[in-house]
Amino acid sequence: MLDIKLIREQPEFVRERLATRGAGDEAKIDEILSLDEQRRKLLNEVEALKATRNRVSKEIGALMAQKKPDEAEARKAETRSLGDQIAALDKTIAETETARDGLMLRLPNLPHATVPVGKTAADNVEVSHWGEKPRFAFEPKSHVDLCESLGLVDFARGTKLSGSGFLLYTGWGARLERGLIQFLLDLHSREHAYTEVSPPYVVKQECMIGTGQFPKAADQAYAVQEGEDASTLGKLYLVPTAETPVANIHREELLKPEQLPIRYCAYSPCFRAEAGAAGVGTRGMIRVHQFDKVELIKVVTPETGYDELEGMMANAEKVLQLLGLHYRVLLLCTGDMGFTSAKTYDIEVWAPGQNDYLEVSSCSNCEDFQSRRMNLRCKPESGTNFFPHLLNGSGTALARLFVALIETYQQEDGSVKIPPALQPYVHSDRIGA
RNA sequence: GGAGAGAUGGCCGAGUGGCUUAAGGCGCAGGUUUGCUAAACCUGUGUAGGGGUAACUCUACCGAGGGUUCGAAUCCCUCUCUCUCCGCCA
Repeated sequence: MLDIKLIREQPEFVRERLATRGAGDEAKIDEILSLDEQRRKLLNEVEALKATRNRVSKEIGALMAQKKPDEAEARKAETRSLGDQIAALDKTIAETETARDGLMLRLPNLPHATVPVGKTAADNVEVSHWGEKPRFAFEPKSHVDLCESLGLVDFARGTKLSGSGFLLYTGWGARLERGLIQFLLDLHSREHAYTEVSPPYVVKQECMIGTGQFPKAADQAYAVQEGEDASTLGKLYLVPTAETPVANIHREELLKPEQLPIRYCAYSPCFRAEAGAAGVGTRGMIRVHQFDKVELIKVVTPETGYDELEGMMANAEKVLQLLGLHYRVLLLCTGDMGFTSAKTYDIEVWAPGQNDYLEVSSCSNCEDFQSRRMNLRCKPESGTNFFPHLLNGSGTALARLFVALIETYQQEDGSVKIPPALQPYVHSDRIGA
């Protein structure tokens, strides 16, 4: 959520920054300002009435203490109607505030000044790359064929169990998936100094609001219902990413500066309804309703936010370097960035069987956008409280990493080599043949 | 699921309708005293939102939401969460 004071004091700046996203959000600013002004006007009125009521009530108390009940009764009669006026105004103010905040919650974050202005993914800027596309003496197969021939994923039975977009990993495939999760958690917790946490996989609605999935993208979430009790629907949601539970860990807390920076890493499955994406590249493992991911989260001071983002990128890139996978790094343009982010880098890994790059990581600084939504604050040694910066990054998403890995390391005989860094986790240097 | 006890500032903790402008303590900041440290003493110290160039001032907040009242931390109703015990359960 943006700071209402910023919108109030620099509406032109906010409009200009929102416009760079190309989604038309800047059109809502006038309505927000109008509601905000109305709210403040009413607030002035009701507070004056309340001040009067407080003063008179105190006088009545004094009269009672002086044993002057007649005078007290007279004052009571005078102020009897005040309560109704106050109640009516309070109600209008609450409605105005709800309307204002409803609009505010749907406004995306302002892009950082260093983010390139653009409309689509085509306008993203490649800032670096690592390694090279592997060369094959044969025609590389798709991961779908490799999974079937090696028995790594049973696509048909996954669909039988849960519908399309759900995967049943089997045999070496299941072991490889588990090994990758453990490899990633070990790397980030032991080498990169993130505190490992294991969060719940369902969260309350307010957590979804806190990290920005709700209210705007509510149709992308899976809602949970307890048994047949429909009244429980809408309270808990399957996590779309570990970012949601982990970034909310300190929601509504007042942190001490010496607690920062906080760095967490966490594994979770990620559940995404992918509404509106049916039939788009759904074959195989590239776009599914449930996938595994190891997520990185940081809570830091605003001064260090962007240095921490670069550090997080280095941590995520290290994954692909250790696995020997070619990748490129993109700085997302204003039009392609997520709702909550002020600046985002994507890491795309090369998948030879797809002849394309696949997004396996997205690292963002959301600045104070999320901490405002969850009322996460920090109390400095002196001065007023501030909202810390919240960063999140995939370290990394698994299904696509799995794809890139087996497509990159496939051999002519149909087997798949396991890179050395992963061998202790898979307990083998090769799958198949 | 059943029974009982609770929820008060950064923390602990008093407070059963109006001298509460939330006592007192801890912590924190400044000051006095002092060879240094410590201690003692004094002063200050919540959050959010309005108004004001400013000093300052007003309003709200005692788990959440309603209600009674001129006035609610305090009385009434509903809900949430925590703790203890019992039952069920991986």
